[in-house]
Amino acid sequence: MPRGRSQDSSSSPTKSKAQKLERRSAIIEAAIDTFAQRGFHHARVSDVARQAGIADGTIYLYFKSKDDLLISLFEEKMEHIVETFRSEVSCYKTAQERLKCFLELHLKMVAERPALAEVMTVELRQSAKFMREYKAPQFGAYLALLGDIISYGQERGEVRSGIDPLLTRRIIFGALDELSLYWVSSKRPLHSLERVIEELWALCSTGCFIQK
Amino acid sequence: MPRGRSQDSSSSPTKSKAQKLERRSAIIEAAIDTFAQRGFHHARVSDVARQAGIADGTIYLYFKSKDDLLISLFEEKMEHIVETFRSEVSCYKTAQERLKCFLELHLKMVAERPALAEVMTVELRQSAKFMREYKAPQFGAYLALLGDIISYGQERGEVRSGIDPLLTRRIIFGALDELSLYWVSSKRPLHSLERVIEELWALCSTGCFIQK
DNA sequence: CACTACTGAATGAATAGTCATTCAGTATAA
DNA sequence: TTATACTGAATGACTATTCATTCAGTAGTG
Repeated sequence: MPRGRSQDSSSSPTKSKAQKLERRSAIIEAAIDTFAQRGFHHARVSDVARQAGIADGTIYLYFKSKDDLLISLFEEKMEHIVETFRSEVSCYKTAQERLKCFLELHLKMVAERPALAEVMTVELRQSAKFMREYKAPQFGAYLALLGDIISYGQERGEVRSGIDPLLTRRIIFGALDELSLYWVSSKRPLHSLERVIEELWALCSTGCFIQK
Repeated sequence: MPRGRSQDSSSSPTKSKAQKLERRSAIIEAAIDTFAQRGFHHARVSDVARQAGIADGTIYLYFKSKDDLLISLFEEKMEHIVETFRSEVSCYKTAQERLKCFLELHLKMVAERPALAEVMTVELRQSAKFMREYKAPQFGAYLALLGDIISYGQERGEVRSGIDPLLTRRIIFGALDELSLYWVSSKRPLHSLERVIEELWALCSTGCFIQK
């Protein structure tokens, strides 16, 4: 009969669940850096392993394949992003504030975690076919969140009723995504983050053209 | 000293320049279909060859490498697109008409040549790092054309002067690109092409929100 | 405590499969 | 016959994945 185990709730004798999760995370973080630097296809599994400070084979104890690593990375990070954004956005009352909040969160995340942004925008977009097969439920949730803001605005009478939330959420996402790519790609951005947000916000709220 | 050659300005005795260009084109068209279907990385050179009805090695008589084929494909198609768009757009006087024309041309091209659109949006975006090294001058020309429409609108007093053409061209391109991806990806699109154009045009001209 | 048996996480050399690319040979035209 | 275009089997480089082995740490025993 085993004595009381230190502070570990699992029955695993050698490695706690927390330690395992930590290592799993370490691999994901290493993958983000490596994929961002060399691109998914050019990055070797052994590069990720070296970056994580572990052996090649160890990655396969945590992920089924290199593809599975990419997908897990995307889904898990995206899930976290969706949760955060949803709760932040809901602090505001008006749809205008909510949309502005969303744009800011997206672009600030890009500025703060450029490697993650690079993987999520470039490397994954690249594999759109690949993602299509795996459905990318969290990407769907992200789009849905954006669409909900628009529908909410329509309910409140803030947003023109003629607008189709399904199309408009794509338009806004596309704009955000391209701005992110632009921001991440340029070594020394010509525009401040605030300026970028301002510009996109201006387009969303009033369009380009001077009203007659 | 060669006898008077039929209609061929080159000195090639066996194959006319026109025939060579035709075969080169055939390879590019085959590559578009193949890359669109399987994705650039998963497409084998031998797939492209089979699709073109030629032997694997023949491709290397026309292109340095598989990468070179992708880049040539992109640059040549894009060059043609830029020329066409530039001349079409310049038929209109106002910036509003010009912008609307541009949006229509882009989305109609996507609808007419989905495989080409797929390769240009998905497969190339994927290789953003790859393209960054190769500069993609024709992509720059495409963006410039869009930016020129905006600047032109500012000169004419149609477009708000506070707008930055460099940012706004990215925003609009991102929206177009995402809508293209959406259109190309959905087997049976929920929205008509006209509806998509209408929606993007509405956002560009007046934004989402009801003016107070 | 001291000893043995056991566990399973981690390793990394070896395997296995995939393709881009080459090139020796064939066909064709002049 | 010579130059050119083409062919497609063979090559060779690359790398994801596997798996026999190691070993640090835990449990059981007296």
